[in-house]
Amino acid sequence: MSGEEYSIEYFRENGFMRKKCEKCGSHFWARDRDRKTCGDAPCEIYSFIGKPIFKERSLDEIRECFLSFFEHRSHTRMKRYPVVARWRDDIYLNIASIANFQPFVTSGKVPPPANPLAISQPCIRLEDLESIGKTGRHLTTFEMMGHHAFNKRGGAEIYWKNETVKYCDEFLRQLGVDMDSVTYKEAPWVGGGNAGPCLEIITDGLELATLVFMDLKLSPRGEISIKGQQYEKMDIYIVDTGYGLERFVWASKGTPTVYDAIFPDVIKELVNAAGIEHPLDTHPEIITKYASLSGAMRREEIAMRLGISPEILKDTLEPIETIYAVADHTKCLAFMLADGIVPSNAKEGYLARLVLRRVFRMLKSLGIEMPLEEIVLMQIETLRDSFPELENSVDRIVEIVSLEKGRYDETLLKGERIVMQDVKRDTEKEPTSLTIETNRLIYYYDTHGLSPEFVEEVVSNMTDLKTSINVDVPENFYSLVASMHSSEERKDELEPFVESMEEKTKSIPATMKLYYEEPSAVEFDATVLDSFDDFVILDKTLFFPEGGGQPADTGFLTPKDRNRALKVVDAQEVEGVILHKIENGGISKGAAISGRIDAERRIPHARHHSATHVVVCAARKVLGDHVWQAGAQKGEKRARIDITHFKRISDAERREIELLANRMVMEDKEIRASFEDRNEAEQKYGFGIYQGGVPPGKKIRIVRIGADEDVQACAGTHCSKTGEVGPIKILRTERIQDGIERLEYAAGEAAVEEVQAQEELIIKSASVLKVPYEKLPSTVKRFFEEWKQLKKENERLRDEIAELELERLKGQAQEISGVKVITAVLPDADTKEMMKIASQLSDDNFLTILIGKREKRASVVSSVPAYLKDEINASALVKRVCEVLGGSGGGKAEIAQGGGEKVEMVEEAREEGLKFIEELLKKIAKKLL
RNA sequence: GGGCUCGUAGAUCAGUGGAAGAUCGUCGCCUUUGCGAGGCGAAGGCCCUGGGUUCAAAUCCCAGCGAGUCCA
Repeated sequence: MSGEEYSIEYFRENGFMRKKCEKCGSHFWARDRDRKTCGDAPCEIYSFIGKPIFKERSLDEIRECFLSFFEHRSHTRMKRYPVVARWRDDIYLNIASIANFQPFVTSGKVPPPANPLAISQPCIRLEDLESIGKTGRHLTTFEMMGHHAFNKRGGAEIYWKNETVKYCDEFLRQLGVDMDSVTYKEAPWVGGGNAGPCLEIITDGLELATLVFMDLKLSPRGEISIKGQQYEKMDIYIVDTGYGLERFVWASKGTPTVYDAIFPDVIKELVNAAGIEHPLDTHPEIITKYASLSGAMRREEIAMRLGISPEILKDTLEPIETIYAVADHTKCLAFMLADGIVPSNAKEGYLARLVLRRVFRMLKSLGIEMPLEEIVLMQIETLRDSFPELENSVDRIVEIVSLEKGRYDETLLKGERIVMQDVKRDTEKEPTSLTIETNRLIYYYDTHGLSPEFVEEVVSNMTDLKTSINVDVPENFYSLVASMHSSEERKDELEPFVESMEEKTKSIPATMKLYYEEPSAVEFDATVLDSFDDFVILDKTLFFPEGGGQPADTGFLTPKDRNRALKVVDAQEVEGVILHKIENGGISKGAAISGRIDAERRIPHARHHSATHVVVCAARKVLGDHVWQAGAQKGEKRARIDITHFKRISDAERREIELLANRMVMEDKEIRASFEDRNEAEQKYGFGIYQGGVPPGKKIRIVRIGADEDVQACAGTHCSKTGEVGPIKILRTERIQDGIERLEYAAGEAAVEEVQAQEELIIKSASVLKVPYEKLPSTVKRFFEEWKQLKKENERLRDEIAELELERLKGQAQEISGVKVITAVLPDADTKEMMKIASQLSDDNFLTILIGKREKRASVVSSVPAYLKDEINASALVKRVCEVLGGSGGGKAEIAQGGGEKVEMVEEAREEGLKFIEELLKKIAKKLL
């Protein structure tokens, strides 16, 4: 990117000079002609610490300052968006104010809600989790104040670089910043497939804002090369600015860290709870100096500069750094949980759990007993003026946090047992010294969630061991884990169908969707616009294309000049054009056709689709506002939705949801669908409308039930009143992930069928047991208990039989070469029984072969008295006998078992066994002689 | 969305193809004035469910259900 991009009128007119940083070599613009460096860390130290850049202001004051500044310059003030990026499928968390307008506004598909606009957007970034608290400037949660202008090439320009820089300069001046200390550093920006020139606004070592001029997009044929990738100019060019609210507050207070500036009260509470003193009170000069240098050099270097040992510096800083991190993370949790994230082992829920567990660990290391939920509530308390909505969620937040604490404790307890057990077992093998290898640590972490530090702690607590144990923790442990995971990642799969169809549908006008205009129509006339492969495109259609979990309609198309109907087996929408997949034959272009959809399918689809909205609405009423649809599928016979919830849905809750849903049906509420302006709909109904995903387009179809009890963006076909849905029967709940529950239900006739099927099960079961159905539970229980009793009784009887058989068999013994041998066929004996008999006989020094003969299978057991087991192998005996029976066997030398299917051969098998014994004994006798 | 673990007695877990085990807890008896503790003994298992492989499956394979954990 050339320097030309930064040759901005405002700079030239106001005496700015373009200079090159002596230290890092980057270019920057400044008023100060003598300036040698770009002003950014690490080229410069934080010179504002202890010397604020302008008059002290709070978060609320700066935010208001910013928003009203831009309001006065004809920007529209916007409300904040949620921190969970529900409208995006590429990111979980809102990472920047511009993220609110991606992808549809930035790509030009949807006009911006206002233009230009200003917003202060709470953002969450977890990339630098490790740095939080340590660097003094990193935050997981921060507000990005941004003013944005969306310009279209060829149209009237809202504004571009010149005004953006001018506004920035004026804003800083208004705050009272010394304008000679400000530098505008050139820093080309790249991110998320876009790029553009960018200026970083720096003063006193601190970057306060970033002005991005986004006008490039990734393109293989592009002519502009940045960092090895090709870009081209976009039709849309966007002013994307980010002013760090917290940084401004920090700069206005000059505290050692940004944390001290933005949540002093929470820090004070935590310092007290930990029973320590803030090092700022005990060692003010060290802390202040450390803070001003910390952006520019490493900790060891600073320790040298300050003339103290790195260890002492570390010991002084560590507790307060942990407290800073707790303060930061609890604010993060307040936003995450209030905006509806449910902790989970997957997706955005995992991020919440990650943060939760970090804080639990930190609180433990600080020895703070205060429950985490109290600290989160403290944060909400301090945020209430600017974000009153957080307070609506306190009950749920308290419940979630304490539930998570329980789960975490459980994991650690289990982990401790696993590690101790492994160590104990291994020390038995290696009594002198033991090393817990890196592989094992990775296993503990990956599979059981145990950090290496935790493993070390557990091991060091095992004081009763004589073995010295070494835990081999590599420096780069976490990156090792990360690299292990990245290697197994799969590549993104394309959507080949859409890809290949896009070319063909490009020149065809969008299909008129008759199913919206006439929801209950079954037949229609239309003209064929195109036909290729198995696909037919019409000017208008009643066929609903697959989408939003609703399957496509099927039916027939009949050309007017022919009688033969063509079967439609599928319908898909590509960029507004609906493709009908035909099974038998084709139609020529321009033909007039009449179409007919399969109403037997469509009606239950509509019922189940409307039922889905009703059930989600009922679930939200019963479980809470955090309930969010995480997927859905509708069918003819049943439908399912996945919803976020932090614990299992109880039977009582399931019944309650079912009842409320059916009440909504009985109240016969109206279901209205209409196309509304996207931005208006978002403002009017909130982001809850995106339960089922985010549709593209300027206008979106909004489906509302009753007095807006449920409002969703939805493209599906619906009933016109809830009464048409018919009965709703919830069939089951299933936990598909931690934090995500699946509800399966049937609606309309399908619900009646389900109820009847369940009834049938009960009736059949009751008639088998010959009891009235209300006695089923107690009767089944009784039968099960009796069955267990009988099984035990059976076992006892077998013992007795074995005892009786013992004496009888002893009588049949024959002596071969001085060894007492018993070979016998026992009718109806099973292996278990014979094992008992055989083992007792061999205890009494009998050599045995027992063959149990049953209807379809003969089983064989052989036992050898202990004194003979080195000479004769029971396993070999069994094998020989079983061969005759057409099977095989094996076991131990003293006792073995086997079997075969040739039941008629039992006598031959016994004789073969006897012969084998005789041979063996003869050999042994010879050997002994 | 993907990876890795785990489901056995009331609890915690061994057993990884050849007869279902240990520890704690429970119950009974003995010891003790009583409690605590100890000694002896006993009860307690659809080895998560359903298929498959095998002469033989708690064990191996497949599917399902339930749980844990890491990553995007």
